[in-house]
Amino acid sequence: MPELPEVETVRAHLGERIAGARIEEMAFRRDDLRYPMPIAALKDLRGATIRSVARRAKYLLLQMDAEAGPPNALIHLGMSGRLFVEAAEPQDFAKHEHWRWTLLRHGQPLWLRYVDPRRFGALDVVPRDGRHRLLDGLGPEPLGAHFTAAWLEGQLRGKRIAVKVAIMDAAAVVGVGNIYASEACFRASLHPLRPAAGVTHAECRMLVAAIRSVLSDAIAAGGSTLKDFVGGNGAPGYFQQQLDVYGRQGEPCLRCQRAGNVSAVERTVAGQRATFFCPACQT
DNA sequence: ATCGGGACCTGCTTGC
DNA sequence: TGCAAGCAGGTCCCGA
Repeated sequence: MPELPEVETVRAHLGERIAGARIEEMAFRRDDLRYPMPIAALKDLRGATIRSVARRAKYLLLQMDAEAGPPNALIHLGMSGRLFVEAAEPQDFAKHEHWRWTLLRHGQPLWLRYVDPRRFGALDVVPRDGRHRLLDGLGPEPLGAHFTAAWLEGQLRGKRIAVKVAIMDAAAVVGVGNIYASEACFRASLHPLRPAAGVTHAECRMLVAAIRSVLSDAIAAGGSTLKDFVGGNGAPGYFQQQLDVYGRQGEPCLRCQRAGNVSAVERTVAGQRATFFCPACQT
């Protein structure tokens, strides 16, 4: 479900709703998601105040504010995770609701609920120094200043894998998921199956610009909907109708159409993932 | 070092 | 209508 624009949308909504809230209580329905959850360490966060909600790659970081310097909390939504903030006390646990926190903000109680059918998500604590095995080794943020054509070129060098697979490697750049990898290749007019090492510097410039634009457009639109995605405030996103190639196999290529040509989007597989492209204008 | 594949898990859609 | 197969937005880990 969530690609980086969705996670960023959740981060923003979550920040508005829970920044400044104190963690009062935590309830867990199980002790693991993708990884074991450190229940005792998490429960030690009770009494801490959530200063802000940050994001690194697709990890949400709940940054705590307390004199004792408690660890921060790390949340990953995996493929199907959703967070809900509610001002009315929820009753029964929903299906696949794995944990629930009770917060207190401005004297008002709030409930933060995590629902994740596939349980590919995560909840963990991160020490104050920020060191965490899931965060170490991550490449630059796609919208940050360190993600440049020169950097990307260095990352692609010597690699025989498809360029679309290469830009999904978090060591090269974080946050480019399966949907936006296809979309970025389309915007850069780059065939997704091109060997990474053969991508020129000029093409790297195009690709960096394409990754930045496709992600920032999606964030501006509030994140893709794709079936059941719901942002942190419960409002659906609506970027899905802006996808140029993802899920559009057999349909006209919009760029070729604008140029007065006729070509249909094709579907293939790269790195075991569905991949969409126009065979006419992506080379 | 790089790679391809398998793994984790449930739900929905598709096809027989 | 029922059932099995196939597919899904992520990412870690293994063996070659």
